[in-house]
Amino acid sequence: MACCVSKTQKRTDIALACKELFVKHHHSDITMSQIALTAGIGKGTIYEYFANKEDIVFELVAILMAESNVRKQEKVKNATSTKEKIKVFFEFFYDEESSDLRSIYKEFMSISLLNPNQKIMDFQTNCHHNYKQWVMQIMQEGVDKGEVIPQSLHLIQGMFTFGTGIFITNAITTTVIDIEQEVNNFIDAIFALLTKQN
Amino acid sequence: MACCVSKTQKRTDIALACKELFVKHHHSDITMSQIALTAGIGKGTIYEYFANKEDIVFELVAILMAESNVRKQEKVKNATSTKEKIKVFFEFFYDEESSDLRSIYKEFMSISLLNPNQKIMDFQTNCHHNYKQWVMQIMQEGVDKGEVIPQSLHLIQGMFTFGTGIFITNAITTTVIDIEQEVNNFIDAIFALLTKQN
Amino acid sequence: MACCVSKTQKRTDIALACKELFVKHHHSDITMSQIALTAGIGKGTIYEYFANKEDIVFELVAILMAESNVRKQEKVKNATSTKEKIKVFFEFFYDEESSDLRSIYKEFMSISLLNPNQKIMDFQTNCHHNYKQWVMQIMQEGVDKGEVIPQSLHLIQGMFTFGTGIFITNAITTTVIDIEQEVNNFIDAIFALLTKQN
Amino acid sequence: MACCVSKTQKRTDIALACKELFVKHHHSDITMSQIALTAGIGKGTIYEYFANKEDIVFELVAILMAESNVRKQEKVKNATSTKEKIKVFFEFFYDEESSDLRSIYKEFMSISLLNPNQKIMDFQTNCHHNYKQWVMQIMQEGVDKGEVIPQSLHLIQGMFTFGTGIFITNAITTTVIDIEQEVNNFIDAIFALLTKQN
DNA sequence: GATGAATGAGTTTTCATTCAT
DNA sequence: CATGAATGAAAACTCATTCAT
Repeated sequence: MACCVSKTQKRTDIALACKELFVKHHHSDITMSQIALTAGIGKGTIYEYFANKEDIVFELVAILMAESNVRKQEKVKNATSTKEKIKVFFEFFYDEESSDLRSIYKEFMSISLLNPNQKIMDFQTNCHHNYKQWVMQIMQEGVDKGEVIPQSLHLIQGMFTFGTGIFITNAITTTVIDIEQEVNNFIDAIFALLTKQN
Repeated sequence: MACCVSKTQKRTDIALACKELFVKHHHSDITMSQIALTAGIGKGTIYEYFANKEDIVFELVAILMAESNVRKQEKVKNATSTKEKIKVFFEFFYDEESSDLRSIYKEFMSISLLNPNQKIMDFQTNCHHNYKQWVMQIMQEGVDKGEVIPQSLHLIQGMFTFGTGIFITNAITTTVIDIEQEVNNFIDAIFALLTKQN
Repeated sequence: MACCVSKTQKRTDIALACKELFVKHHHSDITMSQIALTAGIGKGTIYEYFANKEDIVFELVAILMAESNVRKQEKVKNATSTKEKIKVFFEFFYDEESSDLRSIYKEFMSISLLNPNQKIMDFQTNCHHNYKQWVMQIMQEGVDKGEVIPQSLHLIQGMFTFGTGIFITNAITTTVIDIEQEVNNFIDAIFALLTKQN
Repeated sequence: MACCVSKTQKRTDIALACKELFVKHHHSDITMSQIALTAGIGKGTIYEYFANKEDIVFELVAILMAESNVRKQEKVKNATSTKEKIKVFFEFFYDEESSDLRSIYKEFMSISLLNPNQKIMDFQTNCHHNYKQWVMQIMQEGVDKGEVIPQSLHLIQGMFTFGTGIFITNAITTTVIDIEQEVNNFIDAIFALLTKQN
């Protein structure tokens, strides 16, 4: 609140300034000089806000994910059925809006596999956990409303695992997958089982 | 020293000599010098058989996968029920025997994400395809024997996707997953649905 | 250490620091490490100012040639007759003062033949052109003063070609040539023809 | 005369087999492997006949020059006037027939400048000497026949120097020179002076 | 004599990171 | 706080040459 912007804000600003760069290129092909140039700051300044290059990708994923979550939250609120709500959730894997996030998350996955450190693994763990909680809550509401059967809750982990699988398969395979189709089929199939028949 | 072994054999020999190295360390932390030393050959010799470091990981994955497949084939043959056969298949994700392959496949995934080139993507695509065909055949036999319902065939892709997901999640997350448990639950659940009830 | 000197100045400084090195050794026998050591800078710093080793030779030739030209200009001004002026010009091929430039220009020739690129060829072309223009002007003044006949102007290209020839022949031949003698004879012979007889 | 071909013959064969290679590429861009492949022999065999890569260029120049000399000799014999004979001599610098030799001689010059060793310098010295002797003899005959004045003999060295100069200038400069024109003008000019006027 | 697999010294070059200003 | 010039560690990769067969 002093003269200008907070350290956190600047971190965000720098990261966002490089978004395009990381969307378009592999992080291993991007140099700190390019980043400095793109962000319009000195090379040394980057290190005031980030520990290293990977840290920028990290921040970028965090920012875009938070943004995405806000949008998701809104959509979930507007969705009527539990199935619709869940579907909103899996849109990440194919919708245009999440395209940048997907690209950068792919880089983040690469970094995570390449040199998994505590900070990164904790973040990933946390992410998974939060999303799971969120979907859990949605499901619980569905159960409460009698829309889906209670056993649904046990399937949530599996659904995420499935999502991760399809994401990776798509990234490293030439197989052309219509992810939207695939995901929707999957969810429809699941819900066919989860919905109380009477 | 050598005169009679084929180029292919030597490639295999070198790759296998470095297996431990790649199991224990990330490929980015391994230098060509280390590899040469470990394999007991000159640095230049490596380049007679491999295009680059990544190519060694590639070969290693191919070799270990082939070995693994031989074992799998045997086990599948000995398994009695279709479910047992399928389970053999998913043992990759947790059994001690596949531990090295898992480690190296993780490196391979990292390489695949980091710098996906045609050769790698084709290999991955091929792998997926072959395994799918294999499981498909097993399922078909189960269908023919009346053990499982015909719809089972549609679930195979999903099962692989699930496998990939659990593999990656385990790699980049601190969440302690009892993969064996998880996988078996999943398969049991699936087969509960797939088995003809009467 | 440095903050105020321009990029151009630093480039000059580094190049000059390595002058002795390039005078005494063939460029192919000089490593970037030696250069860094000699110039008292880090290996990486070299690449901030030069594209590669050849680029340093290039710069060195340019610097020494410019220096040499300044001296030439002075001498030409002080020379009385057109013949004297022209002789000043050809001193490059033998005088002690130009010894270093000759050595380095020899390296530059070697580089030019080894891997002729546009930048180098353009520089060489430019050099030739400028010197020609210069001598042309001197001759013109001689013509204007009635010292030499107008046809003299047509011989200039030939004189340069001759100079280049003698330079190279001397470089790659064991024949001991008294270049000073040879050049002076040549010029005397030429001027005997060019001078108006009456 | 034993089983097959002599060592000298094989040396010639290998060198000629690579002619195209050295005409089309700079010697620094050609590997011993390529040479072995092109010549259809083993890499080790090359070293039975040549000390190193440069030695092959050396041999090639020697062979092509000898071939060229045979053709020259014939042409000189058929030429009527001394001027015609001399011109035959300078055809090297521009005629299509000598194109390959020119390319390879350029490489040889590059090698000569890059790392002048005794063998190479001796060869160059010898070449120059022989050609000079040859032209000397032609001139002497012209003098004897009263075709040219005796002073002509003093100009021969200069003519060669001029030739070398034009060759190099053409190699390292972008200036488009019509060498044939240039050379013929030069010789015509010289002979205008050398021919007895009466 | 012919071979070509094996070699490893040696060099260029990159780029994340530091730190004096 | 910001900078960007300076750094130098580090690594990949090449290729002429050797030598056992």
